[in-house]
Parts: sequence; C-alpha cells; structure tokens
Amino acid sequence: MSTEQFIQGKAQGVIEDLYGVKPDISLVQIQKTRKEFEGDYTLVAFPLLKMSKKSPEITCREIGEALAKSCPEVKGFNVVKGFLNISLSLEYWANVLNTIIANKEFGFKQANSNDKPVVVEFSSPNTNKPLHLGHVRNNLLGFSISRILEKSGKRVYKVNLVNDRGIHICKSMIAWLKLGNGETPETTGKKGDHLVGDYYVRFDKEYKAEIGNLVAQGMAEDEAKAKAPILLQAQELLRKWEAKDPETIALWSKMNGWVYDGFEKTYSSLGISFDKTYYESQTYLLGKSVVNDGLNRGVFKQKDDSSVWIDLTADGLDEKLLLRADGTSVYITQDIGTAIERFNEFKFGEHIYVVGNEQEYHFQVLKLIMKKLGYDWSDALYHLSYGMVQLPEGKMKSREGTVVDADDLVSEMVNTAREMAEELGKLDDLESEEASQVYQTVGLGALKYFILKVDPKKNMTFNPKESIDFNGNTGPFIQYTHARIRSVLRKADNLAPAITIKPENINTSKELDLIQMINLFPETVGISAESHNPAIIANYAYELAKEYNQFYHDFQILKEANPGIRSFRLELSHQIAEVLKRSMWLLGIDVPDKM
RNA sequence: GGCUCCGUAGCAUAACUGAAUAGUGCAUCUGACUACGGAUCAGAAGGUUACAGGUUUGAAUCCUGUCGGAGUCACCA
Repeated sequence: MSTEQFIQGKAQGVIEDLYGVKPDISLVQIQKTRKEFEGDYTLVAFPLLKMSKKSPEITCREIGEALAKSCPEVKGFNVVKGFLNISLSLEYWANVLNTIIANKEFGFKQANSNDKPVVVEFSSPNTNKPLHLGHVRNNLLGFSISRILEKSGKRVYKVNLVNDRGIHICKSMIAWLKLGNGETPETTGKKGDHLVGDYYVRFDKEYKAEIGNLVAQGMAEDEAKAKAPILLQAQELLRKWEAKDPETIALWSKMNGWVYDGFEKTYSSLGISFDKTYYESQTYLLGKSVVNDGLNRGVFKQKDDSSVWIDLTADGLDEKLLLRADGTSVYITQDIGTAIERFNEFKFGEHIYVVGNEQEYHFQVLKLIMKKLGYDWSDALYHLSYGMVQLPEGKMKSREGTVVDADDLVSEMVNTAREMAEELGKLDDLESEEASQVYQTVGLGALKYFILKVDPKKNMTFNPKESIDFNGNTGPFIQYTHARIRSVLRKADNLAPAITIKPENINTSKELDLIQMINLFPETVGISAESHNPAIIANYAYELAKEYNQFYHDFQILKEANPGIRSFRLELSHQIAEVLKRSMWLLGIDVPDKM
C-alpha cells in the first residue's frame, strides 16, 4: 500500500468519526506536500466542507487533531488555508526504507500469468528506405512502453509488422535494375537499407526527369505523371510480384534481404528487439473473408461496381472502402484480418499499436469496424498515438534531403559522448574497449532520454545541432548520478553494510525527501503504465537524481563520523542508485558504473 | 470547408483526477573544486499559461467564441 493510500484510509475513518458521514474516497484528496510548506503529505479540505459544515481552516484543524491522536504514524500537522499538511514519524519512514531494502525488485511487479497478455506492435518500417528520426521515436516508445507494462505486472509480446511489399519497394527494384550495374552491399560497402534507399531516391529523380521530358514534348503534367515509363515499369513489377513471377520474387527477396540486414544493425545499435516479426507479404490477403462475411451479415454494403464499403456516417465518420472494385484488399482490410489472427494467437487483453498521430482516423475506424463485426474485444485495441518529430525548419522531407537518418544520429551521439569524455579526461584509466562501451551507453542514453522525456502525444522539435545536451535534464545527468554513487559504494567496500535503518540516524530533511521520493517509484511505474507514457518515468528519474545530487553536495557519506549515520547514508545512496537504474531500464537506457 | 489535436519565459519542456506563490533544463549573468567523481552544486534574471468571455471556494487544466499551428477527410500504406 502506498503512503498516499495509507493516509487516505486513515483520514477517511477520522472524517467519518467526526462528521458522521463516510466520505467517498475520491473526496479525500491526498497529495505530496509542496516543497515550500512543512509536512510530508497534504489533505485538501475543500471537498469535505459540505460534510463538516465548517470553515476550511477549522475542518483541517479538527481532522489534523483527530489523526494525530488516533494514528501513531502521524507525528504532527499544520494548517495553511484549506490545506492540512501532515508529517509522518521517522519510525514510519525508517520502516519504509527497510521495506525497500528488503525488496530486491522494488517497484517492479512479477508478471501475472493468469492475466491476459498485452501485444505491443511498433516500428513497422517500410523496406524501401533506412530508418529515420521518426522511426526512432516510434521504436523507443514501443520498446519502453513494453518494458513498463511488463514491470507493472503484464505479460507483454513485442511485435513488428514489416511492410515488405507494394509499389514502394518496386520503385527501388526498378531503379536498381536500370541503374544499379549489379551493385550490392558487399561491392559498395554500404549498409543494405541505405543502398536500397538510394535507389528509391534515384527512382524519384528519374521519374521527375521523365515527367519533365514528357511535358516538354507537350503532354499535360497529370498525364505525364501517370505515364512516365519508369513508373509504368514499377507498376509492372508489382503486377509480376502479385502473379508470383519467380524472377521478380527473387529480386524482391534479395533486396529485402539487404534491407533486413541493415535494419538488424540499426535495431541492435538502438538496443531494440521483438518477440515476433510479421511481414505484410504474408498478411496482406487476410481480412477478405471477414469482409465477405460481414457483407453477408449486412454490416457492410456493396456498390454497383462491386466495391465493398462500410457506412460510418451515423457514428460521425465517413464511408470507408474495404474492398476495391476488383476485389483486392486495402490497408484496413489487412488490419482487420491481422487483429483477428493476433487475438486468436495471443488472446490479448490489450493490443497497442504504436503509430503516429496521422493515423488516428484509421484506428478509430478500425476499432469501430471490429465492434460492428461483433468482436467483444474491440475495446482492447488501443492506438498509442504519438506526435510528429519536427526539425527547426519544419517537417522532415526526404525529397529535400532533410531527413535525419537513424544510423547517422546514433553515431553522432556516440561521437559527441566520446569527445566530451576525452575533453574531461574521465575514462583515461579504462581499457579502450571498455571506454567505447561507455561512449555507446552515454551517447545512446542522451538520445533516448531526450526523446522519451517528452509526452508521447505531443509533437516535438528536434534540433540536431543543439538539441541534445549532456547537462541538465538529460540522460547523461542521470547516468552520472548513478556512476557517482557506484564510485562511493566501491570505496565503501570495507565499511560494514547497513542491516536495518534506525529512525534516529535520519536527521536531515533532505534524507527524508529522498526516502519519500524512492517510495513513489512503484506508483510512478503504475501511472506510467496506465497512461502509456514513459515520460513520467523519465521525469521521475530526473527529479530523483537532482535531489540526490543536492544531498551529495551538502552532506558527507564516507567521511561521516557516526557509523550509524554513515551506513544509513550509504544504504540510502545504494537504493537510489538501484531505483535510478531500474527507472532507466524502463526507458531502455543502460547506466554505467563509471563514465 | 468538416472532424481531431495543440498554443505555457529567447528555445525545449513539467504540473497525477480542477487546488496553495505555474515547476525544470538550455542559453545569459554571478559564485563554489587542498574533491566521498565539477558531466556537479548554489544564486540572479526571464510568465497577463495565444486572446476574450463563462462555470467554480479555486482554472494552464472544464465550457463557448476568436486568432494561430498541425493532422486527417484516397479504390495510398
């Protein structure tokens, strides 16, 4: 039970005794006391005035006195306007810390195997170009939210759905056939996804040139766009692919293979992994039979040209196409089929799609369709919609070459970490391999933290030159705090470890603040999981590290003369390092012992 | 144009379900290393929470309107 719930329960009882009515628990508002006031937790009196029929101040005073009398954990209280600030005893807080020390996985829950699992789909790249900054946000969010859910007690399956088919990959294929001279990642030394991406760009160039030529010959621009030879050839390739033409399939497999090798490196450098990967080439036909079934049951309707639609105008949405006139499926058809197949496979209690907010409408429609089809689990589908990542000059545009490449970004961050460490002379005594590992950890920590500390649903601006910092509210700041504590603990090896914390050894308010902050970790994980928001963990970790650094600056640990106080401070530091480590783990960020 | 989301110091952001004087970082200025790690700490300055109304004991938060921005409204994915 959290301290908040503990006080809430006590206050509820006291209020009933005083005023003869048991207040609804939602009226008993308990919050952490703000820094500028004395006390640990605060009760807000305003919602209770209807029961007490007294002024806010008197109500507070009465409740405070009753709590102090009936509850030994309440050491004292003060009243400011309508706020009752309650202080808990040192015995209570010592006991809190002792409980934390005894629990090796404090804040983490074991997965309950009886609960229905959660499926998290994220990443979902196209295979025609390398991953960029937008994908990075997606991957980091998906991976972090998976860990957060896992440690809030859910079984989690991380899945990826690779869009490996369609006109986009055919464009890269035709450009490579015409212009590639048999280039491969081996002959060029290029990462496969980048090589294929280059041909996607070359397609676009060639296409534009052809349009220009056609227009110069007097063709209307719209017609030229539809009739440019290289586009027709790409479309021809798509038809051949769908007809399972062996030569086309072979080329497709080869080029996708290059891309997968490239993706694998990017995922691995980001520390991202999946439990299962799906490919659209294997799922794109799913859903057709469901649509036909829905048609028979009257959920959908067929137009004269035999295309199939659902009318959602009664729900405030539009009509939506489900099958083309030629009977082929569209994107949402596949999603219907995939959702059903996944449900049969996992029997999930929740299915999270980590997809950008430009697809909000799509998922709204998908969910509604599933509901109308009668799947009672349609409410389990959840679109974790995140905002776009913009550059200072606006949206990233591949055609204008303003796309921030994921691989470049990572290596740039690692390089910056190296330069900074060398400048500070931090790792001079480490072996070069060990040092490289630290640069990697710190550079990635900076990048990941920078992206994850922002509320997912908000658009964010990313300035590649200036945005990422290693000071202040950053990943390296938290990593540094951890490394610093580890350093103290290493030096304390010969000191006796604390067995049990005694209340009389806690004698500064900073220490009390720190115990109270660690105590909030489990609730923080819970809130973060419920709201699908890693930023809550990130901000929590920052606050804790900041608070600790103040403590570290103001008080001595190893040099403290009193052995009881010294071992208490060591143990407190140790627990903070642990909580920082676990918080960062939830974000997918490692913390070094030295940096 | 319809629908959805967003406007918080120069920049980037926080505020759990409406609660106390709107927190924090970067940048700027000032100070702290004979060190348990200065990738740190302390201080200064910077705000009419886009604007105008309303509801409430109490509004950045809820409602209405205006202005500004983004997304979406494909037989694309």
